[in-house]
Amino acid sequence: MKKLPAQPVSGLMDGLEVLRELTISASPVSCKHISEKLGFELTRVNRILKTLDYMGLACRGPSRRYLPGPGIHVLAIQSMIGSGLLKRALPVLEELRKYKLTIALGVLWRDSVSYLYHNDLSRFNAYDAIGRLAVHPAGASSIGIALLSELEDSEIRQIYEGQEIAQPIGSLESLFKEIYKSRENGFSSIMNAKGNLSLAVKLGNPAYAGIALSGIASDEDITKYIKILNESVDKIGAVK
Amino acid sequence: MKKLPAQPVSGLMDGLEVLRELTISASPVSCKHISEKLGFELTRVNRILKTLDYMGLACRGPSRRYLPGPGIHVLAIQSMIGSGLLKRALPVLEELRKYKLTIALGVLWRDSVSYLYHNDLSRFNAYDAIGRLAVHPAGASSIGIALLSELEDSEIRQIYEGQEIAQPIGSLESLFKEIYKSRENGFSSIMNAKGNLSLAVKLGNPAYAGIALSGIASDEDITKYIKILNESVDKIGAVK
DNA sequence: TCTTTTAATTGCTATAATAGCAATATGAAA
DNA sequence: TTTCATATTGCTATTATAGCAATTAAAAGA
Repeated sequence: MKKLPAQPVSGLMDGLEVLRELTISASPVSCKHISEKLGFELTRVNRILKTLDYMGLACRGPSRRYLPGPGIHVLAIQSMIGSGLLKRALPVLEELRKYKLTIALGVLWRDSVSYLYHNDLSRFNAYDAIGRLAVHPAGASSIGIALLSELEDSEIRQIYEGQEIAQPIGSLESLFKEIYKSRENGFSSIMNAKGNLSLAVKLGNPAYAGIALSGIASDEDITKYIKILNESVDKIGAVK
Repeated sequence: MKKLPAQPVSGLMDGLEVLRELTISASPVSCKHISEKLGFELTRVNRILKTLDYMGLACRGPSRRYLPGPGIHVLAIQSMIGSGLLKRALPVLEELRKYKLTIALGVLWRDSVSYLYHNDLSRFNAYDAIGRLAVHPAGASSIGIALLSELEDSEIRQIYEGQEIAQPIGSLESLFKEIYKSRENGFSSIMNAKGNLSLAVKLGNPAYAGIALSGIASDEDITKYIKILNESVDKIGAVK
C-alpha cells in the first residue's frame, strides 16, 4: 500500500468512499447506513452527502435517503475515458465467447464486486454484456476472491468487521480459506450450486480488476482455462 | 444552481475537479497546468494529486506529470453502475442507426465534451461506438453548445477565462452567438467544414447529457431530426 | 389525526487541518 | 555540468473541521 502523503486531503478520501457506496447501492441509502457501513461519524457523512448533492453527484430522495444524482453520468463518462479499460478489454473478452462459457470482468471495492462486463454463457453481444452492470458480494464471486487475496489479512478483517458474509461462503473463516487457496494457486476457483466452476485471475499489478470464466464442468481440466485467462490478461495489458 | 451547504467539504469539491481534469487529458499533466486551468493554488493542486496518488486514482508519470492510476478503473465501473445511463441509452441510440447519420451521446464539463457513444455514420456496432470514448472542445460540438446554453453567462465567462476557444467558433463572442441561438431554438445546430449539420438536444432537466445527429445535408428539413432526437430523449428518460 | 420514535440536520466551539508563501529539491533542458 | 523550470515540503496564522448535543423533520405506530 502506498504511503500516506504528509498533508492528505481527508475530505477527498472520505467523500469518494461515500460516493462509491452510493453508486453500488441498489436503492437509496440513509446517512445512518453509510455511517455504519464505512465507520464514519454520522455528521460527517451528512456533510459529505450535502456536498455531493450540491455538486450534483447525489440527490436526496424520498425518506431522506440519498442516491446518485445526474452529475454521476458526467463523472462516469469521464472516468471511463480516463480508464480506457473498456476499449482495451472488449475485443479480448468478445474473443472468449467461442468457449461458450460465462465471461466476466469486474473490480473490487470493500466487500463488493462490480461487473463492467458479464456475458452469461456468451449468449449476448457486447452491449448487452456491458449493460449488465451489477454489484455482487465479493465472497460469492471468483473475481472477488481473487482480488481479496491481494489484500492484507488485517485489511480484509477490517472490511468485514460487523458485516454479514454472503452465501455460499457464510463465515469469515471459510472466506479466508478460499482466499488462502487463491493466493497459493495464483487464481481463484469457486463452485456454484449446480456444481459448475468459476475461475478467475487478476488483471494488473497490483491488481485493479479480475476476469473470469464460469460454467465449467467440475470434471474438466481447468489448467486449459487458466491458461486462456492468463493469455487474455496479457492481451488486455498489452493493448494501448 | 444548488445552494452551497453550510459546511461544504472543500477538499472533495476541489479534489474531484482535479481528478476530472486528469481523466479527460490526452496525456499526463503537470501540477502547473492544472493550477492554471482550474485556477487553484499550486501547492493545493500538488497536495490533491498526492492524495489521489495515494488512493490509486492518480499516479506520477515521467517528467513528474500525473495521469489516472489503476484505481480509476474501479471508480469508472462503480460510476457507470450508479449512473445506469449506458443501459438505458444504448438500445435507443442503436435504434437511430437506421437514419445512417452520425449518432453521439456526450456530457459537458467546463470547456470539454466527453462522449460515451459516438457512431460515425452509424457504421459501427455498439461496442465500437462505446469504445470511441473521447473528449472534444465544447465549442466545437453541437452537444457542447446545447449544454453550455443551460449555464449562466457569468459561469460561461468564468470557464473560458484565460482559455483559448477552439475553431470553428474562434472567439467568445461567436461562442455566445451560438449559445443564444441554442437557447432560442431549444436545440443547437452546428455546421462542419463539409457543410453538413450537427443537431443536438439536451437530456435531463436540468440537463446532464446531450444527444446529437450529424452529417445532415444542410438543405434538409431539420424539424424531422429534432423530432427524432426529442423522441429519443423521451425514451431514454422513460426507461427504468 | 395525534403521538412517539427515529434519524437527518444544524448550532456551536475546541481542535486540528489547511492554505499558501517561500525555501528547497528534483528533473528537464541547454 | 550548469541553468532553468517546476514539483515538493517546511512552516505557521488562519480557517475549516469534527463531533457532541440540541433541534428539526419525517416515518411509524396507535
